[in-house]
Amino acid sequence: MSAAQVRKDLGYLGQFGRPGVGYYVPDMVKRLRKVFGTDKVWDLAVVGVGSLGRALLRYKGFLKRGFRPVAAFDIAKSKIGKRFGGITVQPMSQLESTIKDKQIKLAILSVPAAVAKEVAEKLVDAGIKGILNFAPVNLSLPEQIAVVPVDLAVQLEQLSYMVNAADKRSPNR
Amino acid sequence: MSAAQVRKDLGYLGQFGRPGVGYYVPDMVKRLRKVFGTDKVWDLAVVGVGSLGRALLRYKGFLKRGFRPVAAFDIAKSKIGKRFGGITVQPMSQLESTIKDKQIKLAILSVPAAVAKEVAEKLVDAGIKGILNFAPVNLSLPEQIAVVPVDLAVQLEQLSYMVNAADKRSPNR
DNA sequence: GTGTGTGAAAGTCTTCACAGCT
DNA sequence: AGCTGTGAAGACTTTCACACAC
Repeated sequence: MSAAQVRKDLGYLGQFGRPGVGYYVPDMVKRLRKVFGTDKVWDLAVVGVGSLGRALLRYKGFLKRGFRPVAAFDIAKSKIGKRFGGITVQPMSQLESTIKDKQIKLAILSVPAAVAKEVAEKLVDAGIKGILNFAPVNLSLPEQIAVVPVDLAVQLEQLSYMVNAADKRSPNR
Repeated sequence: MSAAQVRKDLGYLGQFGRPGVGYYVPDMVKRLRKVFGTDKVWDLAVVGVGSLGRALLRYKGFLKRGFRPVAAFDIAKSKIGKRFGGITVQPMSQLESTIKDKQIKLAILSVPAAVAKEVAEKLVDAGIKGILNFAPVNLSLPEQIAVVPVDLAVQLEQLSYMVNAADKRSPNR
């Protein structure tokens, strides 16, 4: 990134520095946090406690960035009541009431693709505003619901394309 | 995406359809697979068998997209020899020989941030060409090594920004 | 001197519109 | 009629260059 690029981008969000002086970083971080919405901690619901869901529940890095899993749901009786990363897995029947009670706005959807759409709709009914979608399907929810898809196969494809292209430029193996 | 957009993008990669007729999909898929480098199956090494590494080893969706974990490495003695998703965890000391023997080109790096750089350098020495990096650090490797970073906190920030922005437009809770 | 904010220029990407093919 | 490939126009982004502040 060029310096000019950074200045321009910041310019879209407001004025963050003082000409001739520079940026007062602590203040700037605070203001940018507000823009990103991470000036407050966001509570997360994790739906689907397969190995990926468990990994996310255990991941300690979220809190540092302003995100905190506070509830987990799964359909499997064998998982209900178990704790992962300090969160007790609840049955799907409690999804709506828990999300409403705790006023959870963001959910991580880590269920099998076959049931992702149906579960996503339940989340919307429960009042969820944004979904981080790990299932390889298009959810097509109401427009005001934010959905960010995460497809690791796509990232791997990007990698394989890059390696392929590099190899074509200089095939030195 | 508009139809024009798709035509333009395809145009950069070659000619895929016949004017007046359309696209012959099976052929097109084959040719695009070749462009992406997914006409062959890519073997993957998973380095760091924490909960995320285990989730990736178990994930069945990769094979459908042309990726196959074939080796796993970890530093913890308690994990070495255990099997996850059909792959036996090997000690780090075998990393170089296994990668060379099996001619593995792509690696998934799911180790703690503190050791990510050091492990990444070992991977490069072993002959890895591309790294899918889950550690929240900049690896700064030789230019010809492809690195794709995956930072879930970034995706969550995107989500929180979108929810925040939607909320500002119409604060109907 | 150092450093930000910002118009203007350059560059890139997307959309439009249509020629040419079946 | 229906569809792709592609130059031209339009929209958007990045880079440049400099006024202005300390």
